[in-house]
Amino acid sequence: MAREATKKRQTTEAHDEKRNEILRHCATLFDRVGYHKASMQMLADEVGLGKPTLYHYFPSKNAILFAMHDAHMSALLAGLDEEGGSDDPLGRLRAACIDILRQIAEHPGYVRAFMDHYEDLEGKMRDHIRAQRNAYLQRVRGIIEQGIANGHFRPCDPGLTTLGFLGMCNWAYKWYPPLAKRRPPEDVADAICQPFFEGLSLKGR
Amino acid sequence: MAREATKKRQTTEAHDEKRNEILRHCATLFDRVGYHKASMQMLADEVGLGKPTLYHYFPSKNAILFAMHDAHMSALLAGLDEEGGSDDPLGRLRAACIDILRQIAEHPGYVRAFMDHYEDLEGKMRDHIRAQRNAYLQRVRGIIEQGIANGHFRPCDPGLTTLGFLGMCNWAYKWYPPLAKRRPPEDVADAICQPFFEGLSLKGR
DNA sequence: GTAAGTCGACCGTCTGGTCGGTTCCTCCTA
DNA sequence: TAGGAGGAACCGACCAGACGGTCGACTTAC
Repeated sequence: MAREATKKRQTTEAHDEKRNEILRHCATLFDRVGYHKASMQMLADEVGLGKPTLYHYFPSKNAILFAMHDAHMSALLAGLDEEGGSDDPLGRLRAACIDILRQIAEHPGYVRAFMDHYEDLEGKMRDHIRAQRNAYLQRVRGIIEQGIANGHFRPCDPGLTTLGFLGMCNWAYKWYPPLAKRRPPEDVADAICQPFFEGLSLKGR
Repeated sequence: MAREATKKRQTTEAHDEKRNEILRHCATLFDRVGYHKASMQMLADEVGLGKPTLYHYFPSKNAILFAMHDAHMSALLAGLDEEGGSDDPLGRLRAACIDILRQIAEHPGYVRAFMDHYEDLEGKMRDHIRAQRNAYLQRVRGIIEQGIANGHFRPCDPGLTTLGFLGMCNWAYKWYPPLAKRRPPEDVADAICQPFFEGLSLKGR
């Protein structure tokens, strides 16, 4: 019984690992030619599998897209958790920005799919991602609200400020990848956020 | 001879006007269902024309996409020209942000096509837009550099700061359209840029 | 033995784009 | 001013090709 469960889990794990490997390959192709121009045949060739085998791991092209969205959002949400306890809102914002930048540097394909093809997600997959997106947005907004309440931040419209901040970070997917070898996420995060943080902060004034 | 030229121009103008009208319709469809999911037949139906007639005005689907890109970039570049003489860099940045936001409010379809489908542009069209993009980027960067040189702005990395600023503004295409009826561009621009400008500025410290 | 992994060949659909032809408008000429 | 030349606007019907996805069968590996 126990052995059976173990074995079952092992095979499932192997399966999941293979799925991730496939995902990585697909991401590079998406990144190279774009989601819509990448056909299932091209994807299969890229991974080194037959097309039906690819369908054995993912039920549809859209499911591949979804898996990338999910991986990206889960990583960001997990990053937020790590500093959950801190009461330094500026530090948490900085950490969030670094997380996004690192995600862009390490998985440019996932991120590009995430940014440009959310609308291509179908049905429940889209609902699921929307929920994650909203949760993320609300948590970042919470950090800013907390900062204002704390007296760390100057009063401002928390909703729009959140959107502005995330725009600044997310937009980096358009220009950061070719730079990523030379400049680490921390470095870039500090540079692009400097004026923003400076203006947001009430300390040292 | 003169009459001929006039007439020629008139028909060409009518032609251009029709093209713009078509573009507007296409933009609403792109905005509703996305560029790739909008077929030429759907586009033609939306405009109220037969498919071959649509091809009479635009040689390809890609050319429609290009026309939108071009319209958007030309509008932004023209906006930059308007305040070209000013030596108030903060005001010019604010104006640029307002321009972007207004463009999003008035032509959400163009902007979405521009943001998400630059990579779908083919050959020379892409080259043309890339050149416009770069010109725009350099000019915004120029404003920031001027501000630093002037002593209006605190020293910072002008390249990355430009990217951060434009990210903040451009990202608004993802959230601003449904808000645009309630909140005018000026209003929103001030709200999202407030911390950034505050931190960038050296005055009043 | 059986279940996961693998795939060559196949299919229905849909899409961008074309063809051949008609209608309509404008201007030129007699 | 009648008539006609010519080009712009317009479209129903069509096509070649590509694409997402499926079928049925073979091969491992436990």
